[in-house]
Amino acid sequence: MPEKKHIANIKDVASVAKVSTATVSRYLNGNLNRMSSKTAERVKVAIEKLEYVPNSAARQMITKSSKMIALIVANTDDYFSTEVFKGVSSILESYGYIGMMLDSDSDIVRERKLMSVVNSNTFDGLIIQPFNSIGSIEESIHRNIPIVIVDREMDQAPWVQVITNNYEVSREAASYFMKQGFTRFIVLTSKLSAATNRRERYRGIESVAKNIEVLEVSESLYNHKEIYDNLVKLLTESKERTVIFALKERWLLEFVPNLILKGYIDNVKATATGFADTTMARQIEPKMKLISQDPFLMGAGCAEIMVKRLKGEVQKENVIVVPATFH
Amino acid sequence: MPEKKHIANIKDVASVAKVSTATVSRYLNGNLNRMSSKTAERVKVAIEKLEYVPNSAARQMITKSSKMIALIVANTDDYFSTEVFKGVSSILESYGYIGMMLDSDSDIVRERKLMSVVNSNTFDGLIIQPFNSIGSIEESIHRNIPIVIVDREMDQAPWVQVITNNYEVSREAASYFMKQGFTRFIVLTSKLSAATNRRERYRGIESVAKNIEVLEVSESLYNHKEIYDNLVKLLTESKERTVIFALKERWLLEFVPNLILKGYIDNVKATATGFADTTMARQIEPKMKLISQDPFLMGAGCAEIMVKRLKGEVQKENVIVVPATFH
DNA sequence: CTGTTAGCGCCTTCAC
DNA sequence: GTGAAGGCGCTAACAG
Repeated sequence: MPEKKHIANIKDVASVAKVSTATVSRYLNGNLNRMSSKTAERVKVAIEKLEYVPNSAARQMITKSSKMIALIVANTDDYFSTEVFKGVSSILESYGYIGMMLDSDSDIVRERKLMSVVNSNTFDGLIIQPFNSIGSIEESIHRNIPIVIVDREMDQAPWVQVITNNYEVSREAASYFMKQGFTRFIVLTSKLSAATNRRERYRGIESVAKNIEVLEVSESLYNHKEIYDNLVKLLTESKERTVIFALKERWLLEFVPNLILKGYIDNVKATATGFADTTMARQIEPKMKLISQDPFLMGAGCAEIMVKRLKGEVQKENVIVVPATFH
Repeated sequence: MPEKKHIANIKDVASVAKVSTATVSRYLNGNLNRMSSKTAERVKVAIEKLEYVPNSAARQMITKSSKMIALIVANTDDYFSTEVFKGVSSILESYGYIGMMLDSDSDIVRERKLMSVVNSNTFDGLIIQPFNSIGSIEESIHRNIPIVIVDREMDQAPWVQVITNNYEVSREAASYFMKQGFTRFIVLTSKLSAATNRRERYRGIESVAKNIEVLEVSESLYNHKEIYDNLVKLLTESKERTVIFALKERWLLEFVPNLILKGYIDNVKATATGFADTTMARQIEPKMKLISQDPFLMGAGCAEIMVKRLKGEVQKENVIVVPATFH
């Protein structure tokens, strides 16, 4: 019958080491210079003996800091999100902070709930790929903790934003194909109205191309065969040289391989491109030119800014662009 | 020049509402039945006016609970991990808990560090896909919080484990191909010795097949062309009907499409199968039979067990198997 | 129905 | 170089 393990606190350590709690506290916080090495040793031994671990909740109350940063993403399943997280974590780690990922699952209510948790003093900062509007964030977070926005451009937002050059790089890619003689574009995308990023990408294409067909695919419920057949129809109904331009890697991976296999995409009459963060897309056809963002770097950038803000430094620029490349 | 926002505390609310802090506390915790609706209303108004949010650190000190559960995964980039997280989150949410994902990045030191954070009283429970050994976990976590292991089988572990039937399903798949007349297997895998899961899968194949070639690929630094050429060589050097069996989806996605494209995999002389959690692999070739785990369900299972433990209920079984399917 | 009070575990002056 | 004591914000008895 295992006794409920008593969790040692600073008092226990003090009494075992025969010193005051103040001394233990000093030891814990590295103020060893103001302490004889003998007492330090005694404290050390006591801590080990009792398997003592400082209670971070109590600590937080005094220091007003937990060394934890929350990253709220729209969908953990996206490679983009997890890479951002890896970037965030790696930088934070080097500064003694720790990053944790929360998933809003593109759900407004859920995002609100998560933000209210972040708002209840457990986190020192928030990095967020927001789904809600600015107003909603301001409502939810009324402590003045540092906030960094990632992957979303918000015009009037009072926080630093780390984003990609969606418009420019899409434009660059579209121009390239125009020059190659591909003058017709089939844009394969999730609902355009739902996200500013997608619209930016579309605008980039639109800025150089005239002949554009848009094929919107519903993220959750879509009929693979129907979309595929539609693509085939679009590809075959015109004599114009055509590019399939996927605004999201997923659609590239789902439809393009088959189109290549069946000969509809031959790089002469038709070709394909799109946004592709993983290396997988480039395996489909090594010669295919694609757009790659750098989510890891974006995350790292967010974390750097966060740490600066935590130190009290003020960030001058309000928008940081981590360029995507077309290659 | 914005004043440093004063953060309201329970005292402020009490004084504005002209009640005691105890009453506010009762209101916060939903003990409304023992309170006149007038005072409740006054408290409500005061809270809104002051934009008051309870300090969770202070709360934790008393209640010894944060309602937060940590999920430590080996690699956030894996679809498997993020799906587990989604399963965990969705169940926890319905019980008023909140899940957060931490990434050990398959690094022993990092995992230790994360566990020590979890150990410092900020989390009510830990779900972990461990990279370290049992001993290491026991060393790091000496509070008696509930721990659930996911995706790793640990013989002597004192915690509940939620796993997949790696051995059985691999065996089932291998038998199927044997019956179809495919008697030679090329196992495409990351280093076998590094993970029990992979070894289990290999054992499953081995239990029915005799002619097995193993091709180990290094996760981080591998030469795509070299591996590919090697596969082609293996496929062509024997007259025996052969299955390429990928123990990890990534390898399936990286090499099989090209092999199909180039005609090496024709489903007559050679075919392919493997573990595939995402739907992407099934797009490569709809007729291909693959093994799918159910990470979402595994996560949900972990969370259910966690919640039960948190309520004080004891879990009878020590190992929960969420079967994968071959189809 | 409502208020008073004693801590939770820790850090931080202020003394000695 | 070390200790005593107050207080961070909240909850949970215990009174009334």
